[in-house]
Amino acid sequence: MTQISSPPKSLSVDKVDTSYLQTLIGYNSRRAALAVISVFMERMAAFGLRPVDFSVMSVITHNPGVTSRQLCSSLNILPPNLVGLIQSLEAQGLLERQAHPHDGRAVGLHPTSKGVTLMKQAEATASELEMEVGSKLTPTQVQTLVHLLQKIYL
Amino acid sequence: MTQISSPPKSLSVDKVDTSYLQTLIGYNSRRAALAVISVFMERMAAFGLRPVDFSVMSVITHNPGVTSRQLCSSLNILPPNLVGLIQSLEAQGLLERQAHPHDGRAVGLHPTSKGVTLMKQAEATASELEMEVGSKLTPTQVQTLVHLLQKIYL
DNA sequence: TATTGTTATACTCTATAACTATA
DNA sequence: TATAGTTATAGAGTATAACAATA
Repeated sequence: MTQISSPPKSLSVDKVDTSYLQTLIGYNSRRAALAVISVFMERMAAFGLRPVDFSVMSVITHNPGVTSRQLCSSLNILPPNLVGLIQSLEAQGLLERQAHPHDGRAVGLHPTSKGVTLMKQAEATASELEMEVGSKLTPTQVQTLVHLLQKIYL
Repeated sequence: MTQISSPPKSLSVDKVDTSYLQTLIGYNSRRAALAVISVFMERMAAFGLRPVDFSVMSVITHNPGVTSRQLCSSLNILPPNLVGLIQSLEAQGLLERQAHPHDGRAVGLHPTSKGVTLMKQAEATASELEMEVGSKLTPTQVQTLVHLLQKIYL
């Protein structure tokens, strides 16, 4: 370990100033995402779902027959990282893989009735959390926030 | 591998609908953060800084004498994960560790002149990027977005 | 030749337990 | 007893290269 120089040539910091970082959209959106998602994780643990599991199952439920490649594109997941995830959800009986109607390479992903039931509850829970988070804001502000965020990444 | 059932009982999906996920603040803020930060990473690579290095050096530069513990609290980093980071920045000659004026356990972190110079350029680059990202929004919208995000996580 | 799904693997990030030196 | 800094390590997340089957 490097030796600490001495004597001290400055005073201590009482309150840390992060005002510069707080001007950055990337910093603020990351901090907000982490704050919301940490609570989201706690709630979804009751369903055995991580955030990425929730996203994948949500897209499959709303888009029966969607392919792995389409999931990767829409959720920004790399194909190799989706494989184990799909296998796990299939093993849990939440989705089924079916032959794609007109592409022998692809596989259509379909929610099972168990998956549909679970996601109905999970999405209801997510929407509840959304209202809690949104309670820090007015309904209009929530709408504005979502709209502005989408202008950034879409 | 599980056998794929047949025959297919559904059509293929042409356009993936992610409208439900897009109602969630957590989902949108995460996607926005990833989009902005990926560009941020490219720009900061020129300075040899990852996002977390930038954040740490920025706080140290604006708060000379700040302790590791204070850094951890303000940036939501776990102490064990900060150790190697600080050592690396010190090895690069960007910061110095000095005895804390009135706490023998703590160490004050100070930017070197090299660190100050680097951060001046890095923050200028970050602010340039901020304007580019912000060009998708009006200046008022950027201000609104930042304000709303802070209401979520602060 | 290009694309889908897959395997193997490496790398980074994040988290937990436990230790020391000092308050 | 509590806190700052540290060590070791485990786990999760993310990334690239390469392959077989199909378009």
